[in-house]
Amino acid sequence: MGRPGLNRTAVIAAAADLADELGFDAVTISVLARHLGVRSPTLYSHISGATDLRTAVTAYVLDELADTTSRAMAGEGRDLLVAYADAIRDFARRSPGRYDATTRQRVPPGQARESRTDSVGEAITAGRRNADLALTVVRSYGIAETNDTYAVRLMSSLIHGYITLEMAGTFAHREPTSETTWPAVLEDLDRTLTRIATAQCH
Amino acid sequence: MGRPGLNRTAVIAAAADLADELGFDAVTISVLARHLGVRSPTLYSHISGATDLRTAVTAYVLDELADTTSRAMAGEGRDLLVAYADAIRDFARRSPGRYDATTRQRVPPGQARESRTDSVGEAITAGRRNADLALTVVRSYGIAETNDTYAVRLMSSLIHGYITLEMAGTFAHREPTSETTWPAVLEDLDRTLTRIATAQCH
DNA sequence: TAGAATTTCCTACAACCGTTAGGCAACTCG
DNA sequence: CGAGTTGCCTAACGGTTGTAGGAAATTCTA
Repeated sequence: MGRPGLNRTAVIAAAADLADELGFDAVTISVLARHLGVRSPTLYSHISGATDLRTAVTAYVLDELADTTSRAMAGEGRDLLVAYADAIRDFARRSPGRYDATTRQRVPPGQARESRTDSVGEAITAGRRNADLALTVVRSYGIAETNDTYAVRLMSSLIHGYITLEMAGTFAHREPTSETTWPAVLEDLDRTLTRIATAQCH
Repeated sequence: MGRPGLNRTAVIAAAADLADELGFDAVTISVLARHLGVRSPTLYSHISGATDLRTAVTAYVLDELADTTSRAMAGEGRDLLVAYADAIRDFARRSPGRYDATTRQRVPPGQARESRTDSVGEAITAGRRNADLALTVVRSYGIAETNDTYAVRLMSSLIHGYITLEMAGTFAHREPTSETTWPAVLEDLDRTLTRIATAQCH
């Protein structure tokens, strides 16, 4: 079935690795091609362009993140929250370029269904996987359907915001360490989620 | 004193406007030059390169944000928190490219003092201005110095995280509206800040 | 085993962006 | 009015994206 060589998945995986090495923005087609030992035009057999490459990396990494996170998730309530949040933060610290890929992606609101690449659809699907994991955490607190979307947004905003600012170096120049404030953040988040769960049933 | 024309501030202000129109990543030197009616090399009289331009825009926008936010800040405790958070969110919604500029900037940890452009120093100073505003909000809750850094990180993470995810369209595809969950987030944040303030003095 | 089909990869090329070098023109001040 | 200063220009180079078309390698088939 033709000559063997690179395939789309290998290209995208290499791009994800390169993002961790050089930063997501530095992942260009030419750099990636050099890194793979081929010429730039070769990559156009596997990806349709630079934006497709970035979107595909996002989808690929979102799937990796969902895999990692779901593997780490265990327990209920506070234990589950800590396991979930730590898994995401560890992922971001271990693979900053990959984590950047998950956030540096914008889905235009009026995105027509025909003008969507396959990669965009894959990224949306993978994003939903991660959202479902967040929902699992919230549900384990006993939060009902009425409030679960709100609780997911609150939790995701806090976790994502903290990790983003931490990675940007915002917390690096002042005591206490980011390492010590992180558990406290999760503790307060646990309190808030508990409150939401108890406030609804009265 | 020579021939009048563009100056550095005008170039950077135009770049900030362009970021709102086309997105921060689309602000290139050539596009900016076309937008200003000059040729690309002309801009090198006012900026030292592409990275300097981006950093300068970040510093410029961080100052604008601090101006806007401090103008909107009024009251104490919960009122002040809402005024503060709403001001930042309104800024981000009104000027998404500018808000992106505030976040898309990374300060390398081991940044030597000599290898720093003026723009980097200005960005750091402007960033501190915004951090001081956050500190003002936290202080108005009566939170002591022992916990103020922690409280600032919690508050900033939640606000920044929510705005980022909202702007990325994450909250757009599900009920309830992001408009309705936002006040609830601030309410829970108010509760948490109040708890931190009361828990410290016993 | 020979040939066909398929797929990969290449060279060549055009367009655009960032950047530097060097020169012309306009404005201000003495 | 002349000198100095400053802003903007053209020219040119290297690097990146993207397209077109062709050569080579591998697998399937006769």
